[in-house]
Amino acid sequence: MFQLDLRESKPLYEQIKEKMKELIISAVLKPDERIPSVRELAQTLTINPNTIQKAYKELENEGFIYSVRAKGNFVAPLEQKAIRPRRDELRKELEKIVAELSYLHEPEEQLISTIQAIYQEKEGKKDD
Amino acid sequence: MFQLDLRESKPLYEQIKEKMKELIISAVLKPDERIPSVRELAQTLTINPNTIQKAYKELENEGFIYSVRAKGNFVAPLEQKAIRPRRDELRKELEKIVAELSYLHEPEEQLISTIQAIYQEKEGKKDD
DNA sequence: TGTCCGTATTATAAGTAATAATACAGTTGA
DNA sequence: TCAACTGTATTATTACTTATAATACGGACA
Repeated sequence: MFQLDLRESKPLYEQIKEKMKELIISAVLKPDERIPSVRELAQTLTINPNTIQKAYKELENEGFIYSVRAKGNFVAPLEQKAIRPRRDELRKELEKIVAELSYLHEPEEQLISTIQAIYQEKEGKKDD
Repeated sequence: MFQLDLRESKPLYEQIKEKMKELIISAVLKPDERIPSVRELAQTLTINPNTIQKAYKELENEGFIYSVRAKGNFVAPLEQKAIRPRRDELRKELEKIVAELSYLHEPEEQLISTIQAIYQEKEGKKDD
């Protein structure tokens, strides 16, 4: 499914969260699709189950997955997410990054075409 | 100069780094301008000098400031910065954020006009 | 020469991250 | 029915990070 970087300074559970988010956002994992169980993923990545549990719990709090007792964890459909606050958060982050990029003389056109490319790719995978 | 949020989970030295970066990026602090000394800022913010020192040291490593023994810390001119790797880093972050925003159905036009606004504001303060 | 600067070191306390070992309860299929 | 799988919870331990504290050294400069 993905690999972790043990040399990375970022906590393992954060890395797991990130990778899982990427798979959900990029629609590799579809809504209501089952993701690996806590124990299963722990074994695959050869890390402790509690670390997976922590990552999954936070992903659930953030609305990316939901868990069903004795069945597993599943990708949350978009409607279930608390979209508003997360979007506000992301906009702020975006503004910071763009401010720094402009400070570093990154051309404005470059950023715009990056955005257009990402949105265009999205067009190809409309299943949500 | 700025204030810290002690309730915030983010480490104090990270908060200091962020705020200082913002001031540099927004050109409130100009190249070669002196910033508060380690002890002075520590007193202002009523935190430990070592915490400021850590923040300043990292800012120096990232090329935002330079320090001169017995004189103080100063805003680094852009030329001194290792621009390339930092820009690559920022582009990657930007892509992640835009991907998530598009997943959350943020309109593409919204993002583009945000970028345009930031670059336009930059035009007003051309002193670098 | 006293005062302010950056820098360095060592110690301590509190919080976080990761592992480990268990335990409980619900689901499911053989 | 029950074994095997799920999520969930708890407690303990270790290592690392964060923040504070108390000093100390050496350069700059009025």
